Amino acid sequence: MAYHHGNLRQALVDAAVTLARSGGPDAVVLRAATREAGVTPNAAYRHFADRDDLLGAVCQEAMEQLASRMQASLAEIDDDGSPLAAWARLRATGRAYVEFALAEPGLFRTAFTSLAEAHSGLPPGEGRIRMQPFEILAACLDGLVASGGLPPERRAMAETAAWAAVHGISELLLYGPLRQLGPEERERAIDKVLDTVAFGL
Amino acid sequence: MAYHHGNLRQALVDAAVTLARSGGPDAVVLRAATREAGVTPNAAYRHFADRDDLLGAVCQEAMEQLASRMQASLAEIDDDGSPLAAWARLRATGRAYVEFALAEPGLFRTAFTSLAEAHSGLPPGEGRIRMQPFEILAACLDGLVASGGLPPERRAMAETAAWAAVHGISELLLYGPLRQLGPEERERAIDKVLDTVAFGL
DNA sequence: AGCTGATGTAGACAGTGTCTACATGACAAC
DNA sequence: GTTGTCATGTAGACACTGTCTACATCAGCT
Repeated sequence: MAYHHGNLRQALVDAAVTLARSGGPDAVVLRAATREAGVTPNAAYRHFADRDDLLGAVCQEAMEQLASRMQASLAEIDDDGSPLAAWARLRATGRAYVEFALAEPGLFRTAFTSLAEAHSGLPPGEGRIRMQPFEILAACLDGLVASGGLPPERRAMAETAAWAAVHGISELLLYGPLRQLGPEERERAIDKVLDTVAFGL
Repeated sequence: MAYHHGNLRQALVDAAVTLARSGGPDAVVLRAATREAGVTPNAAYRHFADRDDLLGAVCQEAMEQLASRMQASLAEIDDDGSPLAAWARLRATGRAYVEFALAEPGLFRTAFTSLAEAHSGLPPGEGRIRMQPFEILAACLDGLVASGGLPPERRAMAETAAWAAVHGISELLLYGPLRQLGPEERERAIDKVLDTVAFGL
């Protein structure tokens, strides 16, 4: 257990996630991760093709954490099949999305850093990072239609519009002109976005 | 004119913008810019505090290009003061925003890379990059209210919701799950977002 | 007991941002 | 017109990064 780490890959991912949490994608530097794991820089190359590959693993992890938050917030709302509950569920996922972005800006940014596929050679769609948040959202919208809360003819592309709104407000609050809003204004901004989506869908 | 470049600062910004166009913020490397300008790396430090400062200039430039596209698209619609015209104007700015993002992904990403202020020491709001797109959008919404197309009580935070939507769809199309959409589906996605905003505001 | 393959190490290289010290030259003052 | 001053650019160095090639170590099968 001296020479062989035992579970280096996971240790590296953990270290890289910590780096990403407090500094975004640019902060995930390969050598720092290996240092944290108490190992030589090159050891990382036994588990990752290159730094982008490591970053991809962090990206994956970040996406999963986001999905997990969304699902947790969903679990707090009992689904009685009514349209109101369905709307509440949709709204809850949206809120959870934005709140994750605000609570973990570094991970959030890292989750959407997937430039590393243009030259991955894979058939596009395979081996790729799963967008679980997207699937959760789609399920909510399906539930909304099933509950009668949304006419089926409005279902098409609804996840696109909904996700665009929550993703956009997250980004704007983090890096855009809404950066310096106070907590209460921030809250109103989020509500306005969620209202607009609910009203506009 | 041999030793003194004459207009090095602008030359560096131009080179940096070119780098950002084809590679995003990470591609704007100080030494590459000075190489392009035919000058020593350290010469850059006579005009910029550090690399982040140079990146800030690129960011500014990108934001201005975006604003200019929005305004150009606005100029194509004659404003007769009617609600319809006002809605068309709002929609045009939104389209222009997304189209700029798709046409210039590197610059678009760079425009929203403003981490360099947490420790700038300036009074927050001063010396900062102007968010002209935000102002253009706000003006459109004011025009919408003035034309009677939007009840004044819905005006509050409207630019937040509208911008969040267009920003979000841009980002999703570039880096999110909508990355591999074909041109026609992409078009429908954009329309859906714009419809949702128009309907939801 | 020994081979083999997975895992980690050693050392090197090019490239980066940035520091300190020095060179150059445009321009104003005498 | 000489001279001094200051903005501008250069020279060289340093620490740090990602990544390459070659070598060391160990686990487990034969």
